[in-house]
Amino acid sequence: MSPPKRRGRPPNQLAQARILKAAHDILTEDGFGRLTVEAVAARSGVGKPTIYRHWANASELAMAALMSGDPGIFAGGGTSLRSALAGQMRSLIQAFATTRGRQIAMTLAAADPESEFTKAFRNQVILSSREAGRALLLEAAARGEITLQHDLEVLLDMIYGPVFYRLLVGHRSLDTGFADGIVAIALEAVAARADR
Amino acid sequence: MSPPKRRGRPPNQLAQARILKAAHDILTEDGFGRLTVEAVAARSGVGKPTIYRHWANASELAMAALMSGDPGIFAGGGTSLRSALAGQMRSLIQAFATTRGRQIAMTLAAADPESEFTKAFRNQVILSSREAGRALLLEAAARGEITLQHDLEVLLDMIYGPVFYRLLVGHRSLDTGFADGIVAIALEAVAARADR
Amino acid sequence: MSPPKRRGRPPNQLAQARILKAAHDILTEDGFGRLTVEAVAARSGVGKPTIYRHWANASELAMAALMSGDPGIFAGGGTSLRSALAGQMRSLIQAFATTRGRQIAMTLAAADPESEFTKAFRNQVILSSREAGRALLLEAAARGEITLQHDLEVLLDMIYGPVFYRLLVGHRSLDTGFADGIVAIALEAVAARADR
Amino acid sequence: MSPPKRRGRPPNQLAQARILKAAHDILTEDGFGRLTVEAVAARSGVGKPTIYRHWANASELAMAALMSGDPGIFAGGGTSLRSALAGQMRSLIQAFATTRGRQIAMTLAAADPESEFTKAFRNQVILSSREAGRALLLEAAARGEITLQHDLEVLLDMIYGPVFYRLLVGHRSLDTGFADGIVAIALEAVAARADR
DNA sequence: CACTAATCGAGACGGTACGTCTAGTCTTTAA
DNA sequence: TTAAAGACTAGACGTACCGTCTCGATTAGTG
Repeated sequence: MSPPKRRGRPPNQLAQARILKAAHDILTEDGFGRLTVEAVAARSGVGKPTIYRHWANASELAMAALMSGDPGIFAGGGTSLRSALAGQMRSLIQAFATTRGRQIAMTLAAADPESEFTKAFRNQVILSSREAGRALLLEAAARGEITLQHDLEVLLDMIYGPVFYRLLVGHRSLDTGFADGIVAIALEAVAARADR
Repeated sequence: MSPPKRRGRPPNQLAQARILKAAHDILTEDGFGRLTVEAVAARSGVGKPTIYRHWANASELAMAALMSGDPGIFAGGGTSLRSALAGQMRSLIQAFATTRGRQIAMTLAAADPESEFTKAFRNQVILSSREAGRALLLEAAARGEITLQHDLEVLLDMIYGPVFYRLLVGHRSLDTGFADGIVAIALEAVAARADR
Repeated sequence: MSPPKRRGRPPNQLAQARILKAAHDILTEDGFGRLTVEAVAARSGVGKPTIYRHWANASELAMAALMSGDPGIFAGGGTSLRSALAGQMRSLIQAFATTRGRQIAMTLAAADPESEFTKAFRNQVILSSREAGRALLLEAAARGEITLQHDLEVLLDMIYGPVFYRLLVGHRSLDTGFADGIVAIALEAVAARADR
Repeated sequence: MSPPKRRGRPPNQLAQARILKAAHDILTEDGFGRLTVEAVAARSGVGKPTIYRHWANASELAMAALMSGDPGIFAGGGTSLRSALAGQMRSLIQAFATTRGRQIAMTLAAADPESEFTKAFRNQVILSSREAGRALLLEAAARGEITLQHDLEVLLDMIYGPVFYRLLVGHRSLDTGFADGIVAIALEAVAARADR
């Protein structure tokens, strides 16, 4: 395909990078509440309309900033389902047991749940781990290691939901023992007899 | 002890009721984003300082409004653990599968997590169901119906966390089947052989 | 006990004295702009309704405070009209060439010009010197020292008006030379030949 | 001179005009006490920050409104000093013997006396007449009509001070006779023998 | 090479809401 | 009985951002 070759001055890629950098810095230094379009414009040296040309509001900008430095799906390397799942859960919890974890929750709560941008954010930041877990379970079932006798969607929510529950509610800490505890209970539900 | 008998004019209980009423109405009609102190003052016919005398900001006011009409702990009537827990989960999900549920999640995410007010809100609105579930499980264990072989805190988070997970992330709906699915999987973890 | 702790109904005078003391202190320490009923109530330990029972607003309170510590009419001792008038003008200017002078001007400008309280304030604080000057001039005319060939009211305004003019406008300073200059010019208008 | 050519969106001249118009209308209709930034914003259809971008507070806004419709210096046409000065004084008194006169006094009293804005207001609204009078006197002295034997600054204050004195204190009315009386007495001080 | 279209920075605009302060009124309790 | 303490309705204060809009400057293509 031929590039469209638009007439005017092309968008400045550097400007977007500076915007995301500034947004990210503000998030880590001052928190979600200080992430205003005004502050990002001032810090990045970019005009406000330039920001609004790419993101509709501060929430989308926050999501973009949180996505920009995101390693993505956490692959849990391991031979058995237990070790793979436990590895993934530990990575996940380690990644979220920081200020960034709570910022993600706040951003998600503040965002318009119907927006396309929000959906992309959910899929990449929140649900990617859940999808990776689904893959692990399906592979284990395929090689006969487990039997999926219950609703898989519910099971996935019971594995990954508690992480965000503790993040949002804050009644108990996110730590390695929590990761292992979830895996242990979850495996009960897939009749992983051989693993007991 | 004699009542404290404070010196000046006592707080007007009616004013507080009107404030909470107005806040509740705005929440249900316009949503969390429209719940501003200004709007509540205008709607309730109360001065802004009167609101600030009782609540530090709009978040606390939202929490107070959400708590004010709250039925509290959801008792799950039933003879067996399964029926009791399933009853409670159905009630819980029914109560949260509305606009109010998402508002609770948004409010919690926006609130200062260290504030005393936030902690009270968490205990009354979020964790009361979890505590009720803990009671159900401990009673069932006491009468020998189940064996608590795993970490009870983790198990409770796996039962109640998924509700808020779906509420916050919105990837799947909150319905009766979800309630039953959670109970079914949770009971696997307490070795409820007799119930199978 | 050093503070005389009265039993029963406290004396009315004490409360008023405390109010005026507090108002005066606020005027000298923080200026006219900070003299609010709220601040006086807080500082004097008196309830706001008690203040409103005696003064209609902060302006009246300011006037009362400014009158309370007022030495009143400035008598200009001296044998001749020139020396008597010059003595009075020097005293007047010395009394007003302070922060208090400007506060009096501000208070007068802010007050309701029709109020009875304002009229009393004008008579006691502003016009008393003018009346003293009138007496000096009439006495000098009676003993043949001068001839009042022009409108006495206008002449009096030309003697005392400039003081408040400089006070309000602030374009030049209030000093001894100013007092003497006014007297010198004023005496031209009364044909004080013998004094030239 | 090259115009500076500033970068951003230029200030909306129309908005400033509307602000001053609204401020002026409020001053004449409701008085100085009702001239709040809030009311001006509501009446002019302009945002509050736009007002604060140009004026620091309601006092400055009042001064700007009073200056905006100001005819400026009152030239007293006439062949002799007496007729010229009497003409100017009559114009001056006519201009100030209205509600606007008292508003000017109140505004000046309420304003920060050190502010640059206040100084400009004083020079344009209060002292311009005094400067015009100084010019008249110096011209008359130059053509030998009078002899300036006393301090000119004091004399000017004795001519223009009484106007503001009566305005502020309100003990007597501002009228034509007052203007003439001031001129008559003032001319005594400049040895205007030929004019007697 | 001039023209032209698009984007950039800057920043003022009309607004909304903030949280604070003060006004003046009203209601209890204490002296 | 009166004054204190203090909560009330009311509303202006000055600030922070919002999201929109107009500018002049900059930067490519296109003609």
